[in-house]
Amino acid sequence: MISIRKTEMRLTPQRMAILEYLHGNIEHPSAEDIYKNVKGRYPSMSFATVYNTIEALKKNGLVRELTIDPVKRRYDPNMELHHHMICMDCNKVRDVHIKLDINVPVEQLGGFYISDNHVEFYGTCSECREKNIKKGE
Amino acid sequence: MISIRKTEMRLTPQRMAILEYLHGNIEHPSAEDIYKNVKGRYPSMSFATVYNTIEALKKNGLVRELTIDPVKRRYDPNMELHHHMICMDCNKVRDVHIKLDINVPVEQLGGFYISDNHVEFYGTCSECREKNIKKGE
DNA sequence: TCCTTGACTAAGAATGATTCTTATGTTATA
DNA sequence: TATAACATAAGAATCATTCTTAGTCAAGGA
Repeated sequence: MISIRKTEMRLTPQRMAILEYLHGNIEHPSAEDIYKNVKGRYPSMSFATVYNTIEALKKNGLVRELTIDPVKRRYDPNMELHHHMICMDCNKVRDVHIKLDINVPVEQLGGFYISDNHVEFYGTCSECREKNIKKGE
Repeated sequence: MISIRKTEMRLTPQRMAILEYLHGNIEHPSAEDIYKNVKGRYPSMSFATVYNTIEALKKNGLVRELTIDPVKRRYDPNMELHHHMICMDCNKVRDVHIKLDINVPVEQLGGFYISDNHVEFYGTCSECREKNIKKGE
């Protein structure tokens, strides 16, 4: 079982700025997104600090690393169990807040113990569907 | 399974070697894995050709690109709808061959049209579970 | 207070996967 | 045969991420 460890982070201005940007953010920002945004308020901010901070946040269970994008990592401050709908036209990622109890037959498990699941739904978002209809596609 | 027949791809020796390596491969190899293996038989093989070939295979629906690994892309010749169990201890990825009809409530969809899904199950594989028991964890 | 320790920041170098460029070769077909 | 379209391959370029190193800062003990 997961036990939360008492690794108290120091709350530096840089970290606060990053946390503030991430808080409630549903855009699944990349390291670059974070950097660019926080750089505005903290011109001395460097990529190294972004990565260091993310690493610290991950360790403390405050941020989830997503592997949706093959090009760059994306981060999600929403630690609640949730899933993603990915539009195959515009690549936008949207959260799906439902708890899914997915049953896997024992013969498929082969002794594997499942503790968590994450579903990627692929398809087309409403905006792209409208666009496609207009284009007569 | 991989059948190149109906595609309009040119079947060069290099491509055949890559296809042969991928055929039935359940290891989810990376570009480097492919390169290293095929290099043995085709010393002139280059990374560029590996990537070009993968790109062509993807376009023709013969290979699926996986985003499981944040460090490098992995490829899967199995195009049947399937899912993955990822061991959080040893990072091994195992296929789960079941069709899952996952129902998403309309209010969560927001007009999104779902055509496909892919589930990542996280947990511990049987080997790692045994190891952990021995370590008294 | 001063010193020590350890955590944090930041700049730039290093790494490494992927893509691009360019030159050359090969196949298909008009 | 000529030409266009497609393939290969070497190395350069790109770009996200990690590493290195040096400097800063805070807390605690003597």
